[in-house]
Amino acid sequence: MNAPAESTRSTPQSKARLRLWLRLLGVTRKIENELRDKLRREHDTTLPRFDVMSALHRHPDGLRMSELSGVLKVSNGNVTGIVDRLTEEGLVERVAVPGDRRAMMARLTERGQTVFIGQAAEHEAWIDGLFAEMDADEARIFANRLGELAELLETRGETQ
Amino acid sequence: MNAPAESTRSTPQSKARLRLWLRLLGVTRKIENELRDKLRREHDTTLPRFDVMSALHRHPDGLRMSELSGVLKVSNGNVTGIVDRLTEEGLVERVAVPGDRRAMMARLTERGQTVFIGQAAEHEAWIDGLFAEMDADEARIFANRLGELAELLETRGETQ
DNA sequence: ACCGCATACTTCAACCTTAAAATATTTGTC
DNA sequence: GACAAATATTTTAAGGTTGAAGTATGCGGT
Repeated sequence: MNAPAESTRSTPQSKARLRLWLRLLGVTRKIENELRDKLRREHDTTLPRFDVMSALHRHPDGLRMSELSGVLKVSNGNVTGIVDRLTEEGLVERVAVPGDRRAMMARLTERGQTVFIGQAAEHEAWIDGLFAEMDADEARIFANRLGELAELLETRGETQ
Repeated sequence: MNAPAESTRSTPQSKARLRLWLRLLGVTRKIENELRDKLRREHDTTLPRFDVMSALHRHPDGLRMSELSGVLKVSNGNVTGIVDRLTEEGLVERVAVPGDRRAMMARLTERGQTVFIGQAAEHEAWIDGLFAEMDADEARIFANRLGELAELLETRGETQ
């Protein structure tokens, strides 16, 4: 508790970390932009729609709306809108949760599954291409290190 | 040219790279959310506003609107709106570019600089805290590797 | 059974974001 | 110099995103 005046002074260390953060952000945006572009042009869909369908595909029994927003790290109100649109298009359906009339499960329709599988295969190939310069071992090391970081951010977030 | 049927098959390699991408995305979102929250609560501003001011601070003579959107990796129309609002608040000003009446430079006002400096010091300290688990050397290695990746994505993007 | 608080979701206003169309200006070509 | 193509920016329509307010339901204590 009560951090000792958590210095706001700039040090070589904090500069190095800031630089890392800016790189992380830059690379992520660049890749997101490429994926967005490809999804729009080749599958007439958007990144948020794809993200929702992807999360639902990993959970065939469906996810509660709040679980969905938790997984995607976006707000509750946000997923409401995206699921609305996907529902209109017949790709996703809302299912009542027995025993809790407040809750709703979102899950892929049969058509949603078919559509998603087509998108997902290409998506994976695009990523594979974008990271081609990095061999699988290095990718694994990177991913593991980021995983540790993510876990730390997660637990720290809860405490705060 | 003409990649040999650029396979859409899923391999252990592509899985590893996909996993890396998802981690990258997850960590970036998590950090963005924390920063957004802190900027809102402690400086009554938003991440996009901060990003624009940050870019302008790194270029004291100002940036053309198109350079600004290029640096931030967002669309032209996007920065128009953000600069509009920052201008209304007296933090940024548009300056005509001598010799090209189509172009506009955006730059921080004196007040914008003062305000930004206050935000930036804390921002750097927040990042420092979020990446505390990672020592400076590791941060440098990570940043360099991401830099190589970014460069590759950049050059590849142009060709495509 | 009632009450108060918590939970799950939706709605809302404001802002962010994109892609495409529109506007204004420059540049190259004849 | 006129004109077509290119460039820099803004505008527009549609969708995405947030935080806060609103609605409905659940839950625990009395």
